Amino acid sequence: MKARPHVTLEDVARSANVSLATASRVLNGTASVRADLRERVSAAAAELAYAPNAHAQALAGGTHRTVGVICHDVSDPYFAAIAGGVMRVATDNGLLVMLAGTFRDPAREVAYVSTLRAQRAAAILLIGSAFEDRAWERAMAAELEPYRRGGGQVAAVSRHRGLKVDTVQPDNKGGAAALAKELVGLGHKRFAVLAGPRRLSTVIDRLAGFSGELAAHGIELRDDDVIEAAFSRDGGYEATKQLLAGRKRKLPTCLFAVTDVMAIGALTALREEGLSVPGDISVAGFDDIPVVRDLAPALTTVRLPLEELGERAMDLAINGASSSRPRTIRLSGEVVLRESTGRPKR
Amino acid sequence: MKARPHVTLEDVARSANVSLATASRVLNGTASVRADLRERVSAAAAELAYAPNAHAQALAGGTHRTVGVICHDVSDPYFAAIAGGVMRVATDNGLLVMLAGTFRDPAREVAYVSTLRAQRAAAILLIGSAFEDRAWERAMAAELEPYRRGGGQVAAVSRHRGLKVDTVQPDNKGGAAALAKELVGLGHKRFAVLAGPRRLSTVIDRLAGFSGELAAHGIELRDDDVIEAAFSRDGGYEATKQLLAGRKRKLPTCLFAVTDVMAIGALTALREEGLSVPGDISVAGFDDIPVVRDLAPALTTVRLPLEELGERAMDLAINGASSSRPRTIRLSGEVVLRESTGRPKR
DNA sequence: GTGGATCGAGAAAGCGCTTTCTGGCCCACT
DNA sequence: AGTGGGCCAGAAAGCGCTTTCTCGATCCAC
Repeated sequence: MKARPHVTLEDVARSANVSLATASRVLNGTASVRADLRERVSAAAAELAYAPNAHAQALAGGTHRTVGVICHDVSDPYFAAIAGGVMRVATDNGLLVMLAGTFRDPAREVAYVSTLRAQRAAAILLIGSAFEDRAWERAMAAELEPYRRGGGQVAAVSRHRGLKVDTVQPDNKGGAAALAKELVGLGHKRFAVLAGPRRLSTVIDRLAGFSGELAAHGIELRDDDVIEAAFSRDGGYEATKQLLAGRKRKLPTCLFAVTDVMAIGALTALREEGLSVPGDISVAGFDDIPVVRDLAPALTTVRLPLEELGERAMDLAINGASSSRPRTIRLSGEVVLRESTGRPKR
Repeated sequence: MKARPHVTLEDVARSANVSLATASRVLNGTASVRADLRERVSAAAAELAYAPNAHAQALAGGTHRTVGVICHDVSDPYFAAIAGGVMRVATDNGLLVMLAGTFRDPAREVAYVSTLRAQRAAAILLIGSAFEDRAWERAMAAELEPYRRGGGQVAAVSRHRGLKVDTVQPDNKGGAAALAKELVGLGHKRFAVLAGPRRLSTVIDRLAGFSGELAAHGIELRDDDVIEAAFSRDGGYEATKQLLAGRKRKLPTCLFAVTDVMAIGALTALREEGLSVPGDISVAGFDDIPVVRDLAPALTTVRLPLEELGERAMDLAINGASSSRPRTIRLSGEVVLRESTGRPKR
């Protein structure tokens, strides 16, 4: 099939026997046009299956109806839920969403911002915790700053410390602390933590909140109680296997995975090793992604209003930066005790 | 912050004291340019943090590096997995992905295609089964046909019968049949099916495959053995509750949910009602979304190569339509027997 | 030393649209 | 009847870029 040139507004105008300007006015309802002309133009447009060239529209100073969303991994339920919220708000506002997955590659993240900038996206949303990395921060800021100077909106979910952008911030530290408190309240004294990469601010915060609260109760979380693993189901699985292999003896009574996704892997590893949850060991996660309530045992976790995180971020971006000071919306989590945690038997 | 006009190529050219043409050539590496000029241009571009206007580039006949992906719901693990595959291939080819969620609204689906057409997207991918609906088909075709005539690529995952587009088709019917066979082999004779909306071709196919195989074994699936519910976790949950309420007496020995997501809801409902799986009743799903192997009991299902579905679809779109006849790639599923199914005890 | 070939930089023509700006027409008012 | 003011259609000027096309400069061969 030969690629025939697109139908242009000029084609429509000619076919309707009016000027370009008139055709444009009719199609956009910009100004009043005599009824019969309007009729002719509409008919011609329909007849030719005319679709305006969005690039040309954008160029001509028209609207920029697309927003970019950058997250680490689309197929991670955590991001998927947030993206769902973003999309709802975007759709309600007639915006198109470009979703990009960086697969946790900082360079790719920066590259995407660059592309979005080229697209003159109305807004850029950064979802997921930042890399605590000076070089990354600089590169990112170098892209973002001119973008914003050119009128672009930027908003983030989760702390992007170096970047001074509007942010929706789940209370990772507080949530983790509250969880720790509950767990201690159940009687647990020996903990292990499945952590993600320490470069991620989310990990740092949750870890800090958890160990801080533990410390407040006189429980020390030692370095080798914290296992660093990939931020994924498999990461949780492997780390748990490793934990069990390491010390069959003095197992902790409670395992905290900084992420539900990791907790899911942990649960499976535990089951494979013949340990019952919460009988032999309690397990808790963080995020409350949709599926964890359907696990058996249902997972204790900290509920984050995931969709809302996305919605609010999109809101921030739409209601552009009023002041020069970046705004921050804090959303707190809520501990949800389910069946995966209980009183320690040991 | 006042929106200052963007830095344009002209700014760069002026700052480097060369012509627009030269600046363009340097930045694109289109033609050879004297070393010192090239140097000056690069420096100026960096200095000004120049980002080319992608719209202008596209307009000027440059490349269209964005592809549109339309699915029902981003936060559904099934789509998320497929989207993951799409993104990988897209990224490898330097393409930007615009992901749109229609929330199962046919009108919105058509609207998105229209927008994508306006964006002159290089390709449009339709993920998820079509609505078996003449009106929808016509509206969709009316958008797609001119798009393709203008050189756009279209590919679909799952059957879009009315649309004659390149398709990656999971073998829903065969997979369901194979599953039925295994289930019958285990000794089951009384089945119930949790189906999604019958307007969706996927539902129809899976149902047909399942009941067909059952029939081949002399087992009849009656109309009231099939419960139609929403295509979601909650749909599966509600339908199961309803099933249990309806006939505490003559429960089926095996429950087949046409979707893993629905099966997850079913599992929870069953657990809440105090029924053990597979002790009291066996449960099987379809898709093998990542999480189901981590359930307890792990879910028996039909494994679809989800990521590959996305990858192949993207491949089809990239390697444009060679012939006029739409191509179809069939990918078969594979029954994965896990702990959620066993021999019937009744 | 000169003609022809070669190379590379600049001028300019669009790409398809929106949006002034212009100017014709008709109506209302003095 | 004459004139000012509305209205509305058409002409034209960009939006920022790519890409001929043009042409001056350089270089080599004869």
